[in-house]
Amino acid sequence: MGVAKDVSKDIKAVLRDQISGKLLLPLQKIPSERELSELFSITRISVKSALDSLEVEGLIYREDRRGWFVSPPRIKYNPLSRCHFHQMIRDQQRTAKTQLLGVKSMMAPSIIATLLALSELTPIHVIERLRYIDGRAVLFVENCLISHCFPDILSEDLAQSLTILYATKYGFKTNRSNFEFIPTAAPEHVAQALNIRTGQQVLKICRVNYNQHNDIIDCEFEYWRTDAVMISINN
Amino acid sequence: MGVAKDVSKDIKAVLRDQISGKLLLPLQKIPSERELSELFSITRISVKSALDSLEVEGLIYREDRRGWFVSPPRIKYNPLSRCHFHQMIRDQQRTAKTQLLGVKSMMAPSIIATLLALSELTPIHVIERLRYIDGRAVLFVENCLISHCFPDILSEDLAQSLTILYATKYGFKTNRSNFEFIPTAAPEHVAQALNIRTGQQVLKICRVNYNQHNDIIDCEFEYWRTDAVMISINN
DNA sequence: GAGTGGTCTAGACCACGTC
DNA sequence: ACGTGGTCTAGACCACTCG
Repeated sequence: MGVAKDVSKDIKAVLRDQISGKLLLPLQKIPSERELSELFSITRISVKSALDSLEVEGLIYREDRRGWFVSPPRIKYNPLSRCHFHQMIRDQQRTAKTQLLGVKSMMAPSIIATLLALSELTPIHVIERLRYIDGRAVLFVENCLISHCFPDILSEDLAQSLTILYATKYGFKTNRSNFEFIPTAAPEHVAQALNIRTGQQVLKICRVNYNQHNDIIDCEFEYWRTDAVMISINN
Repeated sequence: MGVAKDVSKDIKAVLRDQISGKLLLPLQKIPSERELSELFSITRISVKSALDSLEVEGLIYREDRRGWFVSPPRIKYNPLSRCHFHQMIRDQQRTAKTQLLGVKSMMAPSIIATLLALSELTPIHVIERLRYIDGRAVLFVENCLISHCFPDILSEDLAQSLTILYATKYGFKTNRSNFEFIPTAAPEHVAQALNIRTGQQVLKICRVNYNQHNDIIDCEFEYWRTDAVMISINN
């Protein structure tokens, strides 16, 4: 770290103070980069780098071309609890919403086929959904279901919990799951939905679900805004 | 995303190709930012932003003021397996090393006291270690032990597995643990050890360990280089 | 001492969101 | 139409690493 001047130390400290002192509230907009650069007499690039680093800390987040905002507290996500999304959010006194983005039916591409232990050319449904916490889009989810296990599922309301739908309509209970958590870059379709830049850091979670007969029934790719979540495991 | 020119698309694609095509090997140095800026006829700032974004993907990493390097494959880390670090790395055909950075004895600060369910002013030992995979420093670990549970531990070799030391010297087995995984910014002392910039993204793991009598025995803070690891859970 | 990345200035134009 | 962030140029000096 440059000990000498560090132009951005000032602005970082001020914003941190304002946020921890509740002068800037969660979801509230931060003054524009140009305003900040005038206020602190530094270039926009320096402002940007200061904001970037507060973003890494998880204190603020950006909406592509809309501005910078203060991050709400992280949601605690326990992947071993069988709790579904809306329940989990409600338990933490927050509000959840799920929006169906679209459904595609296709032959399983090789990555998916491997994950699901299928021979290739097996038909699958891909359900894309966007999830909100307190009105903010924080999670893009892609579910890949083996079509023949879920006849007629496309006529159902797919904005509800799939776990519950699996249980009520098909008698499948998710018995166990395999998870992988990888901090990586957002692919384009994900970035678009979450309103971030392609290539920005997200937390990717790949998950393969097994039913009570120990058959693989689906896999899921979750992409979380990094500042929105922490993984919490109690065992 | 800028559809128009996107000066950095070229360089990103080229580097990605060279890495996936094994022309650039893991741990190998990438040409300097100035060289790249000349090669691709773009400014150093543009080079930097392209490298930043490959870093987010986990393809490359930086050593502060030393340069950019190609990331080796991620280690799979299963926090539920009782496997210790060296074992885990060996199982994945990689080589591990642990270096003791220092030990401090102090009164538990309030954050630690809360985690360990202690009244304040309880003495603890803080053991700081740095862990290497294939010669690269990827993990900074801080263990906070309740002193009176571990008499005389400071006279032991603390570069070995603490889990094993707990078992052999004190008869403690780690029975269960609570984990939290948080992508966040590296604090200064961590950044220094890992040879990254203060404020750069790391994966922080907080862990509280219980022994066979269900007593809390220690807590641990791990800071991983983001590109070095993925969390993998099978249950 | 030469080379590296880290940081900074002082501008510019573009794509997109919002009104 | 205007304001936002996204990207870019063309330099500069500094702090640090390495041989």
